[in-house]
Amino acid sequence: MDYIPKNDSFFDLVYDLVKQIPYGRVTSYGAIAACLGAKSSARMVGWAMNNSHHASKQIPAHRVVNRNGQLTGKAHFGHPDLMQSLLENEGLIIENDTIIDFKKHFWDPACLADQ
DNA sequence: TGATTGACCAACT
DNA sequence: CAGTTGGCCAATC
Repeated sequence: MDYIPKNDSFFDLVYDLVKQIPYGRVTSYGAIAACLGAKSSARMVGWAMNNSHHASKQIPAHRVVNRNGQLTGKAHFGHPDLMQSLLENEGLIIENDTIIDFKKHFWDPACLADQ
């Protein structure tokens, strides 16, 4: 059964925000959650990512990692190493499932979804 | 309908 | 300093 995200759904806000992550940049679940407001939570962002595969839209979920810059969600990609490969392809350095210089490549959401 | 889980985070012990 | 717990909200069982 295909999941069709509603416009009012919190998921769609997450998708819209994640899609705005620039090339070669990454952000964290908590940052997205904090950006969307108190209605959101980091777990919901994770759930949204989990459902992002069902979404008809293309979500660069590989650019979303946890607060430590660790690729916690890599197992949910087609291949466990796919997420790392995608990030390395964008110029990032991954070591031990963790993004090196995560802070440098960190992209602070502009909270465009709320505006 | 109640209980459990989930790609997290922060506080507490 | 490492392990546990609570919280957030939605989806699944």
